[in-house]
Amino acid sequence: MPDQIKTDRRFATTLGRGLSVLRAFRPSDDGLGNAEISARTGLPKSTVSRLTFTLQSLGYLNHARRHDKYRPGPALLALGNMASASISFVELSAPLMQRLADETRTLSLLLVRDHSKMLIVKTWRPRNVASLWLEVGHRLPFYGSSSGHALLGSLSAEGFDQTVEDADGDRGLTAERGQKVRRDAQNQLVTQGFVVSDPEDYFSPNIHAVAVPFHSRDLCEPVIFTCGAMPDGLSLKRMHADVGPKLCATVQELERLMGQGPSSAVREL
Amino acid sequence: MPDQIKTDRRFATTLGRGLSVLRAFRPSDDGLGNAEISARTGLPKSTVSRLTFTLQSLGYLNHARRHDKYRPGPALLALGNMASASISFVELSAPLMQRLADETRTLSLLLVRDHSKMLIVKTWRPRNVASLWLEVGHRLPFYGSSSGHALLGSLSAEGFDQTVEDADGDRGLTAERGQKVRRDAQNQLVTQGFVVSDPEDYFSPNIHAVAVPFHSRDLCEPVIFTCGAMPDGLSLKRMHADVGPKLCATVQELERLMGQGPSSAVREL
DNA sequence: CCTCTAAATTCCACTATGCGGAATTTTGTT
DNA sequence: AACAAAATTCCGCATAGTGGAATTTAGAGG
Repeated sequence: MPDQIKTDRRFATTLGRGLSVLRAFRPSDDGLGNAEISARTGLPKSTVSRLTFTLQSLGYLNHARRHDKYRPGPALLALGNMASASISFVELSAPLMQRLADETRTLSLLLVRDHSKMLIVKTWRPRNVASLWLEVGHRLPFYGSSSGHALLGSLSAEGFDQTVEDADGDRGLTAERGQKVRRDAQNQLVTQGFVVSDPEDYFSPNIHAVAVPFHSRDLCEPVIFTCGAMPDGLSLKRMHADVGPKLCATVQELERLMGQGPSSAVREL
Repeated sequence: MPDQIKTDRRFATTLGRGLSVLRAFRPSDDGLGNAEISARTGLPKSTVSRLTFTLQSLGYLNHARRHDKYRPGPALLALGNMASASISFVELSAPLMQRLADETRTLSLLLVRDHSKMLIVKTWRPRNVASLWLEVGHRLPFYGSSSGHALLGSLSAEGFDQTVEDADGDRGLTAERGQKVRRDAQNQLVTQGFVVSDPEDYFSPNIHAVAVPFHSRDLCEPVIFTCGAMPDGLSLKRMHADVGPKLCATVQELERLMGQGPSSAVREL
């Protein structure tokens, strides 16, 4: 994503553009037309037309019916499940996180960094409890979400610098603010093992959340596990006393299952 | 995949090649080097090098450590879960299929067509029963697997013709054989709602399986749900009398949940 | 520490590929 | 039927991507 890379002789523009077309889709979309894709990606219509043709002919996109809008196709399903199966902690975490969601009655999430946003990759809803607010595909801002702060706090110094550079100009995440948030998150991780952001900073006052980073051996970057709910169901106090520790314990259990040292949550302090 | 498409002016070669690099990965791989990718895809080394550079810089691939082999990256995880969330039957089917696996003590599968193979996209293992033979990412031959036969049987005439064309020269799937298999599968679908292939035809004598196609509104092509096990745990008789009907009922339940007419399993006969 | 080998990367001249604004066609809406 | 909106196609140009060969890099084994 650094501009330098995009002009690198080695960077295959067409491939990057094609993938950005795929990334334009959200689960809440009921199909996407070329025009909408063009708007979202900023690519010219004719280019999008050729890319969708390609993706469609390879099965990554679908017209459900002739001349309908495009939808994610079977090949994408295959690719994605391949990835989930390869990155083994994803499958292993599922039962643990479902149990956690049930026990704490919170929405439990797995997020990864996507550019300068935190992208929800998987959710586990507590059974028999309504909690329909965040979905796979949503992107939370870096600054102002517990997940984002947890990521900043668990990044190495280099990783952090690069991230701030990437996010340049994005929603008030300046270098100074970033540093402050990072220090705070690091501090919380060391002392208590989880991150609860100051409600003052929250991007949305209706969401309270606790976050814990996880370093997979398979991935070069940490991912974030989070528990969240509306403030009335999840007070600050309960986050600190109950949900935070439980989330933390769950991630440690996952680390144990994966056979990695438990201290990997905090690195290069 | 038809050659005609690859030379079409609209087809973006680089995008297609980049995606084929991603498709080269299997869950059983412990990372892939450029050389191996080059071998699997048939692309020149230098080309692969540039494509992996691109995919890596976009987060679709990972070096876990510097100069390690490539692995699927976080962006791929994001893309895949986006797809699963968009194609709603996938999420809906999970609990039903898990229950089915437990009840029948078979390995339950979801497969989609990938070129001229059936690709395992998801698996549900019966709890507390060892049955470790088929994994996500494995590809079953079209001809000689219940899944493949079920797909052939549920394809429209045009879809079938195109499929046979695609698979041209592949493992003994000739036009005539295909027609025979298709007719048989169609017949089974109409009369009993599921497909059990003649063990004579099986690509592997160690696997017995029942398959049922499912037409999702989101997809232009049917997907296949399957229950399989070793012959000693899953006799022909039990497939017909017990597992087949249960699988069939499960898919019907899924159709009900999705709010689609139940008769979509058999089309354009 | 220094080969040696296999793999990865870079080089470079060529050309097919992808580009994108504009024109055309298709779709479905009133 | 007439219109508007979206999708596709056209086409000459610039260049992005190509791939064989040369170079660099990284482990393995002495």
